[in-house]
Amino acid sequence: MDVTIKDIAADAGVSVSTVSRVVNGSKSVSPELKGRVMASIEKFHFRPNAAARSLVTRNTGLVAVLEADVRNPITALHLKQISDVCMKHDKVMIVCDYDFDQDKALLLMDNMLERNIDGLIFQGVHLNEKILERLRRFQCPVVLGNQGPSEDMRCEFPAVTVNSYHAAKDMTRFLISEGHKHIAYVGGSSEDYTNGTLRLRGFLDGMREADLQVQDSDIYQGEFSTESGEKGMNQIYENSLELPTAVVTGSDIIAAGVIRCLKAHKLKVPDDISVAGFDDSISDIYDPPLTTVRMLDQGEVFYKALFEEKGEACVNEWCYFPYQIVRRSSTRRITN
Amino acid sequence: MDVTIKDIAADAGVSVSTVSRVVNGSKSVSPELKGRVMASIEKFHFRPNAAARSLVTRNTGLVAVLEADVRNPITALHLKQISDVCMKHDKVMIVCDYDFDQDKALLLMDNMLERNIDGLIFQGVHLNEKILERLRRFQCPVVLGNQGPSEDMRCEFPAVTVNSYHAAKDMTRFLISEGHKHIAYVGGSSEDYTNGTLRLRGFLDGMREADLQVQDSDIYQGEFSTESGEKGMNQIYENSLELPTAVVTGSDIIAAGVIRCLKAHKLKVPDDISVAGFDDSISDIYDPPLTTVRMLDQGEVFYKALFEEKGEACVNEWCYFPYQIVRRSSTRRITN
DNA sequence: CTGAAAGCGCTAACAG
DNA sequence: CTGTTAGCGCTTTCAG
Repeated sequence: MDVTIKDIAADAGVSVSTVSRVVNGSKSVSPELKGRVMASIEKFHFRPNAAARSLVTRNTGLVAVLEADVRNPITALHLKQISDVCMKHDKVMIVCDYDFDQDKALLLMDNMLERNIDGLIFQGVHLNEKILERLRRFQCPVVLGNQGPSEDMRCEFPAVTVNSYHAAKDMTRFLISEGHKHIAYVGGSSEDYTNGTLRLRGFLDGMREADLQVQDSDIYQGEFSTESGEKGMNQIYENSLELPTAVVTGSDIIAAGVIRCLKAHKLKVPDDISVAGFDDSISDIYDPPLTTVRMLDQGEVFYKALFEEKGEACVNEWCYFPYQIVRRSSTRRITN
Repeated sequence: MDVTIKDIAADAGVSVSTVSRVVNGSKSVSPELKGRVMASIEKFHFRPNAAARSLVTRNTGLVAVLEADVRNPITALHLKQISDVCMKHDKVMIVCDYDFDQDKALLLMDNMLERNIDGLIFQGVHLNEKILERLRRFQCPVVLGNQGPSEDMRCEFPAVTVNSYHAAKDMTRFLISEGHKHIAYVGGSSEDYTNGTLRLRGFLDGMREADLQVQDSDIYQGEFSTESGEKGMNQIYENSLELPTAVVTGSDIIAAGVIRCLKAHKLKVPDDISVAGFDDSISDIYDPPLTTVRMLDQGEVFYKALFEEKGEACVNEWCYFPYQIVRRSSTRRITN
């Protein structure tokens, strides 16, 4: 049997409330008693039972992160930072992978509902009413990660993401500033509003503001995978009389596929074609290292979105990670 | 206020014990009462409070995974699988990153001690007495991941890893069978017994059994990073009159560095030199795709090591992941 | 098959 | 500053 607060009280010759007080530092306790209690705690390696405590205090120090797929490379970046910021605030993180399966996600939410978590981060790609309905049952703050509501839906949970639209636009602008005029786009699914639709939109607007044409055949929307990137680039390759000089992609993983395709066609990156990634997940170890979009302070942004007092009642609110364009060697400046 | 078992009991006109029984399916309840209770539960979206429950049942359905660095690419693979197997057994996973910081690890263990977790997976690279002492305080099963005790230490916790020695040896054998005779090794730190020392040892024994020479200058032990791989290969390049035809590395990440170095010297992979990875983390998206060691069933092996009845009292026990050599295009067969 | 009641270990009034 | 005590929400004997 574990040692309880009673054992400590008995050993130190005080009441349980005194032990509780020194454990929590709640109210002042005379140095004398405090010393005795501390000694007993040390002696028995006493650790207060979290369940009992949370039963009365009604918080658990638990932040749940529900992931569509933990293997997603940007997941690791987020988890690291969320773990860090949680630790700073004396919380820990529950991580669950629902494998893109809505039913599993629902089950996991029920589990979390029982656990009385302090906050929930729901990472996904596709929002729907059933999910939203379940999210509404939580008493604790809930935020969406890696996704957000499209304009036509109403959502009371803040979405925490990079500003896909602006980031894609900035990347496009960057390539244009490097002398590129003919740029293609290989991105993820249009069903993924945040990472698919918005990035394409950013790309298009970036081109438009520079008065540059974009052929339909220079746009591919597939999935967020290397295979899809390869396939997309292949399609563009086959359907274009003149190859683009640069490609904006929806993720580093896609960029890897694009580059693989290019190499298969004996095209060099960046000499023949520049390729930009997105996420800075594998960008630095890849060959060539990828010019990409790096997100910053993800942990902080998540934490603030969860626990910081919001002034106004907010609907369809977005909290954005700061980001920066990182220039590496998969893109180059061209002159003509 | 949340709805409790009492509310349900009142609404259904039964006692709390009856509600508890139907919730847990523990003892048989008459269909009539059961129906009423179910209805009330549905009506109020009642979820039993996990803290209250675990206070009496003394288990929490929590498995804690303490990671040295969540960004480690193989971590994602493990987490995915551990999450899956946990879900199958109605448990969830707490994930904490201690950032290679022993003090943080100690703090996190204390936190877990309070939480009465059902099992602990301590992933790390370097075991010492202080850590072991803390691990011994857990009442729940504890396993080590990604590391194991060296021969000279005594450790009562099972180590769950790939068999680094055999895997490295098998990879070496594979390269030898592909016609390679001059093979170099670029691995991680020798302070990392499991992933450093043992892999080197496997490599050396693989070479020895084929009566192949290994020069000291063909061995580099650095860290598990791309930079280190690059540096290591560079050193080998500079110190060898004759270049090896193949390189065994300690991880995919290291292999990426080795390849980067090789390319910088205008050497082609695998045409000029074959390079083998380890882990199958980025192997498939890399360019070229890496021949590597893939681990299997990690989730199952972890779970079994934690919760399966062990026959004998075990000291310095190892539980190994199945693995296989995956042949991709970073290595080639040579003839001469 | 069902209900009453005694805790699980801890916190938080409330007295003293 | 310190101790007593009443729960937090649930499970689990123990009677009935």
